[in-house]
Amino acid sequence: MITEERGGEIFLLPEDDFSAKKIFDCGQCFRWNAESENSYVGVAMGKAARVREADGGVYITGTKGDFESVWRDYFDLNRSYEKMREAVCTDDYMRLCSSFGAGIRILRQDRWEALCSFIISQCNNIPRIKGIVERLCEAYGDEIDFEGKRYYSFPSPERIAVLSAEDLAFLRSGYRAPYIVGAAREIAEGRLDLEKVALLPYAESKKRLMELNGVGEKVANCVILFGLRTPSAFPIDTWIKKALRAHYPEGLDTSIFGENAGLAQQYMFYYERENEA
DNA sequence: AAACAGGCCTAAA
DNA sequence: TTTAGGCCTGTT
Repeated sequence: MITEERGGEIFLLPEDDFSAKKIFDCGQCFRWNAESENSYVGVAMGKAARVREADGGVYITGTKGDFESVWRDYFDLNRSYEKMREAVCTDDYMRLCSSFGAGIRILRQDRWEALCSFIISQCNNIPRIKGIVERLCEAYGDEIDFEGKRYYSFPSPERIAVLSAEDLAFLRSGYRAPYIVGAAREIAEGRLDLEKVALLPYAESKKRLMELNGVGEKVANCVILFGLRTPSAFPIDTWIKKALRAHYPEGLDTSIFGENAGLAQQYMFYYERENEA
């Protein structure tokens, strides 16, 4: 992605896929909120930023230096999503999903935040997930001042590990609370190192994640895709399950997408969810 | 009002 | 190995 500095902001030229709305709305993250038609504010990796579509491109505004140290990697700007999008057009249905989802990018998120967020996501809807995550951050995250407003980072596992499930009752996260505390303790007390898990082969990292209480196949795959930044993971949830039944009754071998399977999944998920009957 | 939300766990065959 | 039922909470 070609970038230039414009008056202290970073401007992304319209050279590769980038739709803020689709990126933040396709269900991969929970901490970006629209402030107007084409401007979003969010927090990730302990930093706040504004992403604004204007002048035919995208402005990314954060604290000085954050673009190179955080946002370039977070938005995966060094890979061509246009090329990957073309690569997953393996049939008519995938062509439909890809063209509808053009602009989606897979965010390279914080490992622990992804684990915790997708534990919360189980059997839950997006507005409620966002509410729970926001309350968690306000209560235990660090304050971040940005554009004259106060935001909060995602709290570290160490911060959560000293709490009990009852302490988290105010989150209204229900039966997921002990899962959150349990996962935080595994990390904070040194039994689980997500950096190391990220280096394992896919099957082993999935197995390791699924040893956590409250982490099954689907959550593990989301963590691997979004948090461990393994682009070949293909999480199967109820939406994807329905789409697979409808369009691939004989089954779909997701390895045909190779490293782009995760992106193919996001296109499929976004298409199905946005075009709900 | 009953069913359902981007599941997971446990028990039981 | 697969299946049923229960689970917190909020919304439709």
